[in-house]
Amino acid sequence: MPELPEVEVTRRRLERELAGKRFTQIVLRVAKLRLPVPVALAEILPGLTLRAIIRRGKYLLFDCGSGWLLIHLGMTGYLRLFSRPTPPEKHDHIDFIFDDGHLLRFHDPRKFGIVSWFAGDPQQQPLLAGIGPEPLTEAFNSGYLFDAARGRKVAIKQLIMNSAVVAGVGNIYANEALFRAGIRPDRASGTLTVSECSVLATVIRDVLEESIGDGSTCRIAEETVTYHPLDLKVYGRGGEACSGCGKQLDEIRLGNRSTVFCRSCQK
DNA sequence: AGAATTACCTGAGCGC
DNA sequence: TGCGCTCAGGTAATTC
Repeated sequence: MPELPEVEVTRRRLERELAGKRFTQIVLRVAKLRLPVPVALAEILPGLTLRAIIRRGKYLLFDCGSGWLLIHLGMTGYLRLFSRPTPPEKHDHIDFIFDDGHLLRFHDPRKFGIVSWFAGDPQQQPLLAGIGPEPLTEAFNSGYLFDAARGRKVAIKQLIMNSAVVAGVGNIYANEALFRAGIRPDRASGTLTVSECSVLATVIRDVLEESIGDGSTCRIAEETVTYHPLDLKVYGRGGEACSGCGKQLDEIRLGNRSTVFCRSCQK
């Protein structure tokens, strides 16, 4: 599943390959995603030049000058880039074709993704307006996290997965960050000390940055394959031995999400 | 307001 | 072999 690091790697790669190129044709095979894909895309985009791509949480925003192409990969979505026409396969829902022949293809078996269009200020968009600070910026720091947690009874893992609190922290990285911080995921947010919030804000940034890395690959170009650059210590390892103390890792459900932690190492 | 729950969707894995 | 079941989970919408 694409988490923030994969979305960021995708953004960098696509911007490097496609910035300055002009859309020539849109092929919309399946428009029924989590939100309906605007059919008008096929008339709006051709002729427009892609200026840049920015990321907000896990949303990709393609700056097309007169408006923005918004893409979210959901659970199972990915973008692939081809240098020449390539026959579509199952779940290849949308093609964006550029003036140099490049083909950007949106693929999403589970259809949890979003492909949309809007004009105007991204901050005013309903999907984006309520998103909290970016975890890789200074705005997300110990003081901010402590204030957001103060008085809240919700589990700290659910708090950091709340996009209104901090953008783009998904289940995998929430599990990993809490393990690294030594904090139990089911702790009531309001019980965290300033010092714990400081550690947590730092390790959230660390796990995301490590995963973005230098050479992380992603499923974008024809020959590359998705993988998870971060060495996961707890996610998907319920019942296995803790890498820190050797005791068995616990697995619980928190907000209907798989949650793995070490009772001994996390307090 | 905050917290909890539901909906969206398909492939993988499993028991029988 | 294949049927039916459960699970995976980001996020918006809905309910409590």
